[in-house]
Amino acid sequence: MNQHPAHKPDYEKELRRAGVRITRPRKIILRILTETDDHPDAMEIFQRATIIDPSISLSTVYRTMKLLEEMGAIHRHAFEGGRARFEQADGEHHDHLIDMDTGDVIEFHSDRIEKLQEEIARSLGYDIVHHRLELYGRKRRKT
Amino acid sequence: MNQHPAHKPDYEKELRRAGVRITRPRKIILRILTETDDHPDAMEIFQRATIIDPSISLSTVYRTMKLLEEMGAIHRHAFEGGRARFEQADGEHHDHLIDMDTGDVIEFHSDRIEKLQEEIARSLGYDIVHHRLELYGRKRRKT
DNA sequence: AATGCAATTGCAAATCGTTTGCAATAAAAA
DNA sequence: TTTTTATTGCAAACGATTTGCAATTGCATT
Ligand SMILES: [Mn+2]
Ligand SMILES: [Mn+2]
Ligand SMILES: [Zn+2]
Ligand SMILES: [Zn+2]
Repeated sequence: MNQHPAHKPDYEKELRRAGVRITRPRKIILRILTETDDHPDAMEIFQRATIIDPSISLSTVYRTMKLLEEMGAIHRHAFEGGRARFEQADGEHHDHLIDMDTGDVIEFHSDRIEKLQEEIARSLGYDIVHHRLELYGRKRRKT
Repeated sequence: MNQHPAHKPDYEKELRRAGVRITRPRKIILRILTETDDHPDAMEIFQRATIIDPSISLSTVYRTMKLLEEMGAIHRHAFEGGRARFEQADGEHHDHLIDMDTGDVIEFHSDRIEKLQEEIARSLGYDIVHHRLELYGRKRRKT
């Protein structure tokens, strides 16, 4: 379903290597994360997981997200409104355009913007560790 | 202390015009907002207000911030970590560089980035309503 | 396969920032 | 001044996330 032939990260291997146990909940959550193309929040992940195994708890979802984030396997986004949303950290860096009507998240990338950010930070005497660029908009009205 | 000779907005007048009562707490909060140059959070505003009038409550600070935000008098920022931070909405649009070590917020503006954002949104079929660009970085180590 | 034990879990309770219901208070209209 | 009504302070509620803890489970060991 995904056109990118890219890296299919083997998280279970990574986890093992980090000395972390491969448990049933973790397996399920990882599968959900690798199979989705969107940016689900913890509750969404929890609900999808519940379908597979109704005994999973929301706490475990949160704990697993934190674990994966610390391992660098996922990114956490704090878009406007409520909950944090997550996505796999494989693939290229990109920023997000959020459709204010539907909540859809569209990914984009601009080398020129990235460059300009670097220049600005440098001119202010800083090194960028990370950044956040979010565009909030609506579908153009066809007049 | 501020080099900008710019607009000194008369919020009390604006509030009156909007049919809102000029109360003691509101006066104090407005004064704090116009006198500061940084991006304080509600608790910070509350503490500064408490010095002037110890009877002010945190709820009132929150309520006033919401009111001012809805009037377009202030901007609310959700930088990383904890609380929302606020600033007057007068002055030109700008984005922020956050010093990860000190928490300092440095303002900057790039016409070129703003333009590029527009182009990107347009090419995706969207109109931007607003956006958020935050750089998180550290002071460059002088090697 | 059975054992032992530390890592992980589910649950409930706690936490944090923010919001809200309500009775008391204070703007501003009369 | 009196009346009207918005605003306040307080405590309790809120939603997202985290945590303590006893029970369970992965998995290294026999
Ligand atoms: Mn993304
Ligand atoms: Mn600012
Ligand atoms: Zn970027
Ligand atoms: Zn901008």
